[in-house]
Amino acid sequence: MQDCEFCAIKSKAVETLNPDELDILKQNCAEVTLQPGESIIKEGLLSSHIAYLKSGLAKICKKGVKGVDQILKIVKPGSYLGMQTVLSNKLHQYSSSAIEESVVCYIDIWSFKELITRNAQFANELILYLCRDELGYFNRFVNVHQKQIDGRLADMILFFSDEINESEKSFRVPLSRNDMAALVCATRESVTRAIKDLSEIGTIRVNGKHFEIVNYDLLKKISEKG
Amino acid sequence: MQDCEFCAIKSKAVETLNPDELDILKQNCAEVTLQPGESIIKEGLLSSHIAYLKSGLAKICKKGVKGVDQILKIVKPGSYLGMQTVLSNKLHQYSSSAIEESVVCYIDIWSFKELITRNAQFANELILYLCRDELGYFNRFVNVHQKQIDGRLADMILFFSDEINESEKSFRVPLSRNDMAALVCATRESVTRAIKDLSEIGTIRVNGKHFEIVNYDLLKKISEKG
DNA sequence: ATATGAATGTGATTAAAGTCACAAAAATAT
DNA sequence: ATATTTTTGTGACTTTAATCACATTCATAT
Repeated sequence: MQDCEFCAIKSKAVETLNPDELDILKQNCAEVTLQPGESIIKEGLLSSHIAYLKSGLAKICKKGVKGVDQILKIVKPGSYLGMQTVLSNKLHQYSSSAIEESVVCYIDIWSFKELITRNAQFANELILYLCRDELGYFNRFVNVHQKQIDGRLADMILFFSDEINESEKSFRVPLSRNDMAALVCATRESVTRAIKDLSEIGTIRVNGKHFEIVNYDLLKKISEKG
Repeated sequence: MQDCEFCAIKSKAVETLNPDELDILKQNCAEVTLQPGESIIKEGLLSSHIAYLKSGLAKICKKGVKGVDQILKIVKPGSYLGMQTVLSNKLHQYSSSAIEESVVCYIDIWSFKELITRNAQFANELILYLCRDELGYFNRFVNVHQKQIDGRLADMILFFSDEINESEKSFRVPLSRNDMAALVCATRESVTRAIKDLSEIGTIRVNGKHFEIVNYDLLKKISEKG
């Protein structure tokens, strides 16, 4: 059992809870530590819990018609996993798994629903969360379609630098080339070639999973013009 | 001023409102009739209202890097427009316009927020709405990337038949070829050719904007296998 | 250290869809 | 009814990225 009141990365929603409500959360919340590759939620299975990523990094995947998994998003601490599914659907509509050692809190779906109906501020924060999340997907949707591979890969690299590594210019991308491909909607081979492209024109330096941004402005330009 | 209490297509959220709350809604809600092509909300402008589509049909568009508009979704009556933006962002992140004569209710954003914080059931229904909406985009996201044009066009045709025209086999798609292209993420020319393909193998019969599904099963198969 | 299997890089080839240019048809205005 | 503009269809060609086949590197287990 967790002490959600003093959670290091309390969500805005949880901050609205009063002591009684916090108690409901505490009683129905289980913290788990996951290794890279371990599954958080599984597409197609009955959903019973919402997951909250406390630390680490995870991916959200969805099966496509060809059976190939597509990565919808890389999620960082402070994100809810399985919320959309649990609340409006019986079965998980996407999978999620850790891509780095992660700590996840599983919250019982009924307790979660209880908190929503009890506390309008809590609900309100979830609404804001969902809205922002959806707008993010809108952006991703148009970007992925209008940019070609180099631009999409530039996006990925900028994302890992700006969003995941506090704008560090040198960082590790904890994804295989296959996963990178699933993330930028391409094939493994195309990703390899795009990495080579970006390296050759001097925007990045790459060694395995280790990326270094050499020319940020150029990378940004490639990302923007597609 | 509208009588939202007796709205012909009251949303589930509005159904949770008590008389006082309904009154807030009534007082802050304006009904407008729009002609095809008329704008409902505009990307980049300050958002002050949420729109609720009471009748007709609208499209949701978003500008991409190439300046080309992409159609995120075709929305039918009972949908909220601009909700994600208004609640979490100052500026509209997407545009919406009528593609058929439509009736839209504009609800003042502050009244809307007031209802959310007053009535947890109202908030709860909005959460469910947002979740379903987002899951729809997840589907769209993977489909659009894994299917090729014929499959995506089949999807579009099935959508207009099943979702918009109560499974009628013969119907009008109120979109130009250009809009169809923006919807299925392709070019006008490719759409023309895909329509020709599907016609030649006998799945559909097309005359201008008028579509007829001749072989539903085959069309479904093309949609499924991509 | 060696063997095994997975992940990655690379070149050749193919396929899908975009681009361009123009003709035909349809819609709209005069 | 005619002119003008917009939309749509079509063929030739190009571009992008996928596919395939294989080599290489890397990680892990024995």
